Amino acid sequence: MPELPEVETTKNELKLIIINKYIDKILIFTDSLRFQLNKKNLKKIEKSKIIKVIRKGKYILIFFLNNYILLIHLGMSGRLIFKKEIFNKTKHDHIVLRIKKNFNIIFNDPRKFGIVDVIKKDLLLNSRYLKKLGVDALSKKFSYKYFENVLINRKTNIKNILLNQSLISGLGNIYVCESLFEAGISPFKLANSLNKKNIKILKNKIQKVLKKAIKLKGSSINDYKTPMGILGSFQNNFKVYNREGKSCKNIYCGKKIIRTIISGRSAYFCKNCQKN
DNA sequence: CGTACGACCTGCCCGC
DNA sequence: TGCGGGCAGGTCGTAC
Repeated sequence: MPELPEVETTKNELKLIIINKYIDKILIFTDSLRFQLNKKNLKKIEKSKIIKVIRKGKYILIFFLNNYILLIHLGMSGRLIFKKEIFNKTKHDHIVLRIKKNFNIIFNDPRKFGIVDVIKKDLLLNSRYLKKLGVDALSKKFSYKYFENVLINRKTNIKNILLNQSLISGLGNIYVCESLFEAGISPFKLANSLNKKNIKILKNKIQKVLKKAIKLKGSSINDYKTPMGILGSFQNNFKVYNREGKSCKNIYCGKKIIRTIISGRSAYFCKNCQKN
């Protein structure tokens, strides 16, 4: 599920529920996610007050009063789920954050590509996770100038650049495809060949697509739901993603959407509308 | 340093 | 009904 809009939605619901509360206990059912869980570290946040919840790229950061931070990445299939009882544990529930007896936050992740870790506040920006993370796609720091500097001198295709979290963080395959379509730019176009106008349009479209997706609580594919159990609906607005062989939604076009592979991942686009 | 690619893991869908 | 192959919203480690 989780690109910037889904992570933002998850973070927002989380914030609503847990700010100023305490995690009474952490229960671990699986300790090998993307990285081996550090149980000793995780224990450090038990019984400390939660004072802040933010998102950086695709990471959720939960700040505690004792200067530790719980960092969560949802990987490819991770979700947070609010649950009253945990005796009805379902498959792939790996970690339980117990707030109260009748209120738990579950980290569920079938593919186990997610990350859950606790980091000391002073070490956060230097951690393996955030050290090389690029500017967030919705932050003010993602300026025209910054974008131009990222693109200049790079001869890889623009799709790979946008997927590279160490340059700009938050975008994934869905929103890259959708943004490139909105901007009329081919996913194959080389980064250093975008002109000023291309760069401006692409930056605007990226942010516009992300904001609209957040408004709709993300995209629900394969049953993805927010922690409160709500379905996102941006998938109803897909213009290219997952639409291979269907006709382009631009009026007066109607050509078929193409799916091809770029660096091992699907790229969906309209040959007619993405000529730039 | 930048880039390319296999690896990690589970589930689902399709064709035979 | 069963099995093999390909695919999936991500990113890391290794090799060049």
